[in-house]
Amino acid sequence: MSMVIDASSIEWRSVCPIASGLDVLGDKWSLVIVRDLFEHGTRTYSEFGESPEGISTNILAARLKLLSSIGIVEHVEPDRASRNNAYQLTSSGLALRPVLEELGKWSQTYLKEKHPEIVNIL
Amino acid sequence: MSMVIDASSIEWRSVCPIASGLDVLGDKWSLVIVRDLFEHGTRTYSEFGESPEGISTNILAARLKLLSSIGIVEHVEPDRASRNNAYQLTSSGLALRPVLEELGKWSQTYLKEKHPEIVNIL
DNA sequence: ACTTTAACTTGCAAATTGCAAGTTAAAGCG
DNA sequence: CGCTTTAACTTGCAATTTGCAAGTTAAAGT
Repeated sequence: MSMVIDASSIEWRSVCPIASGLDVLGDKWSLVIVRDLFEHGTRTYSEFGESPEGISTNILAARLKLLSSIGIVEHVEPDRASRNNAYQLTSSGLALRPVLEELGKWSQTYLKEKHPEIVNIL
Repeated sequence: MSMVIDASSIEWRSVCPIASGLDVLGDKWSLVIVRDLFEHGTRTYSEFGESPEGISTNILAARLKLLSSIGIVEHVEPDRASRNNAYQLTSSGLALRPVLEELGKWSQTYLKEKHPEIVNIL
């Protein structure tokens, strides 16, 4: 029933920065959302659903709330007309680029054997 | 009942290296285990429980099986005497260092406000 | 032989995930 | 203006996964 949807409900497991990063981003979807925003700049709610991983809408809503509350993404006002209220990365979110790059590089090198279809990007 | 404990049961969500990395490591515990191995070199099963995050033994066993099956950690034989059969990182696990470093740096910079007790390491 | 203990396993309640379907309000259209 | 469409969420609920606590097993110590 309860679910972590904002910064104040995060239970920090320790003072370790790695564990703390995982307290926020340690799940299968948060960094996929961040990746989509790196790839497209901005994305509306329903555009996130177009990515091949197929995030479900309830998970998407919950993650966007958490990521917003932490200050990794922000909701940009539809600059008049169109209800397409998009999301984009904040400076904090943009600073995750090296994390994604290193994770991507590692996967390309060490996961190719288990998952040959994996492609190279970024 | 079923749980992902080996490489063959991973469902790869896409061909994206970031999503694929998260298919393996996208949870709150796997990289904490990897961090412990970076910090200590080798670790026995029960030593993992000494870390401040307090992983429970069933999760630890499941993650060690998955990480072993993917080839990120390996079980080192107790070199005669003592049942202390330790775990250590393989070359694939050692290659995760940049990922941990970048995640740690990001957390130290961008999480300190939400979680002031966070410390600097590595 | 008896006790200790590291390394797991098992049971089960609680929390999270994943579909599918429902709701709401603004935008487009005749 | 009234009707239809649709983006953005929310809700319900079954299926998994997580998190304690306790139990098991076999080798090491005494």
